[in-house]
Amino acid sequence: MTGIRPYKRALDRLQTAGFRPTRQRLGLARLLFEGEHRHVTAEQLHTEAMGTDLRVSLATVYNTLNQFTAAGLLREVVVESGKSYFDTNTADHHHFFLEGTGRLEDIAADDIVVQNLPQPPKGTRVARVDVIVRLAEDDGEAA
Amino acid sequence: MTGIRPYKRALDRLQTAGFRPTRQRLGLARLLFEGEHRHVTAEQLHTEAMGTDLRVSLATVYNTLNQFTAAGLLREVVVESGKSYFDTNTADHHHFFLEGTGRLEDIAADDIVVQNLPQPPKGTRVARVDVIVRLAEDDGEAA
DNA sequence: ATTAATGCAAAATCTTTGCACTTTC
DNA sequence: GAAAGTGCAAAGATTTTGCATTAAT
Repeated sequence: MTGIRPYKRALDRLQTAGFRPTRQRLGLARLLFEGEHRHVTAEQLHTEAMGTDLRVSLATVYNTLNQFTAAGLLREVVVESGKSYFDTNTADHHHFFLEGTGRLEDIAADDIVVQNLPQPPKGTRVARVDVIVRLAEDDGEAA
Repeated sequence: MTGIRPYKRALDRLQTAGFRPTRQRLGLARLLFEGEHRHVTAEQLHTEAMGTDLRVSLATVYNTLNQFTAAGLLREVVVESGKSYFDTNTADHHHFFLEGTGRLEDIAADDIVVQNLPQPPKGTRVARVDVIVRLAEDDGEAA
């Protein structure tokens, strides 16, 4: 037995972060946090919400994603110029990005070794290191 | 003596890539390729062009940057969701990104060691590995 | 002359914002 | 019933596109 139901988990997260657990926020939090880690765009999450009982506007989805990100519940991943992806995995890790499909996949931090990072310019400190392994469809290279 | 004037260099680049050396393209190519390597947005380059004798529309700047990128003369660097940066350095290398100012700085490929890259998912191949070292203003940590 | 490139303005995307209405505490 | 949150539509920001005009071969 887990002892904590998913619903309770999502609720806790919201309250710990100091958010009022409104219907919309709770619904989005459940979609985001109840299953495996995931990468979503606002549009995707909105569509998904519409598919369930949850009625929420796209603007609220954007606002909520931004609030969650600011609160450290989500992390934004920038891989395409015109699009924002939000990652439910806020631990230190990296990404595969499949160009074309726009699919993102996690790479655990220990799976990549980044060494010899040069000193950051004076007056700055390293906030984060993002490694993006861009993938292409591997169609036909066998002779 | 260099033997090749900057103008000629930009012209050669265009022609080698199969572009008609129009006034606009040549002007933009000179702004991009005559000095040191640089990182520009379309907006920046357009503003800069206006500052010189070169009259060119923003749409043409976008088109030109995209054409140059497709031809391998430029490389797009994605670091902020809503903005496209173009890098005149097409060699394998990485970036410092100073959040806040939006400033990009190159890190030579040999200056970072990326090891243990996991196998890419079946049916894909690694097109490129981007390392982005995100920097923050280091205001006051000394006691 | 033919063909490609440019400029403009309009459209397309993605995201944020203002404000009246609704919900939570 | 205060204060915060939501929805909608409008506004912003960035980038692309359609089409008549202009320039390059």
